[in-house]
Amino acid sequence: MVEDSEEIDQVFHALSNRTRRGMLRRLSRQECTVGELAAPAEMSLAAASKHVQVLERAGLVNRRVRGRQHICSLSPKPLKEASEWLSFYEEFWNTSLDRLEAVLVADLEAEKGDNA
Amino acid sequence: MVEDSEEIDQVFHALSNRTRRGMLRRLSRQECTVGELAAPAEMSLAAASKHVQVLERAGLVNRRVRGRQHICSLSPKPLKEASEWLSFYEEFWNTSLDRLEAVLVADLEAEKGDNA
DNA sequence: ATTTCTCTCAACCTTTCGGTTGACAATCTG
DNA sequence: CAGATTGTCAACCGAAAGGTTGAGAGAAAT
Repeated sequence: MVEDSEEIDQVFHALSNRTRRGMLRRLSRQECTVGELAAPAEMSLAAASKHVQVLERAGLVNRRVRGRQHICSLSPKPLKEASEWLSFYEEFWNTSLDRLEAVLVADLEAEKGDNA
Repeated sequence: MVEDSEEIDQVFHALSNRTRRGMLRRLSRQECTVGELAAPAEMSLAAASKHVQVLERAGLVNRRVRGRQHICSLSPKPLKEASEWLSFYEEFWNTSLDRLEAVLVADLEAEKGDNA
């Protein structure tokens, strides 16, 4: 099973922000400098820099410094781990969805019965 | 593609906390009351109740009230959506991992060259 | 050498998070 | 009925998130 610890906390937290998800999407196409990642986001460079740091701490981004620019690249391994964590629940959204929905429908029916 | 909006913000945010992930795991085995979900977590009932609310707002948990107890059940659909969001990056952790590692190794080699 | 460009850092601010306590509503139990 | 159980809500607290600005380090361009 996937380890359920602080590491995955940071990954899910990093993914819980739209700006950061956008950065990852961008990095999936090509390596980018911090400035390039900041451009589409309507915020200061300093704010974008912080977002990059969050991604970096979560292990989702590597950085290498070339001259004055910091070049970021996608580091997808933690995404794989997050995906593996989620895969535990695959059986539930595949099979139990029907069962759960059946329960909910039954409840609604029961309520209707109560009201009548 | 999976919609990249506030909805998924809430799902990833809900998943970014260990206590809440534990609750989901528990709910994957059986339905639980709020009190049952609170028991293993070392915190007040009120705190656990808040966690359940976060899970509920993210669409991960349904609740039905029976008498004084609130019975929670897993609602796995948002997990499926999160998984689908992640699956976009599958190609990167499958194939590009090698390429990215090659780049990093090349960088390290270059640094060694600089130092010598 | 000076200026410009890229980026980080520190300080600060406001909002949210995660927890507590106390009060209360509602429900079972005796 | 009185009393215990189950859970929420509101108020509060400290810490963390997410943003700003201003200063400055470091590399590049002129």
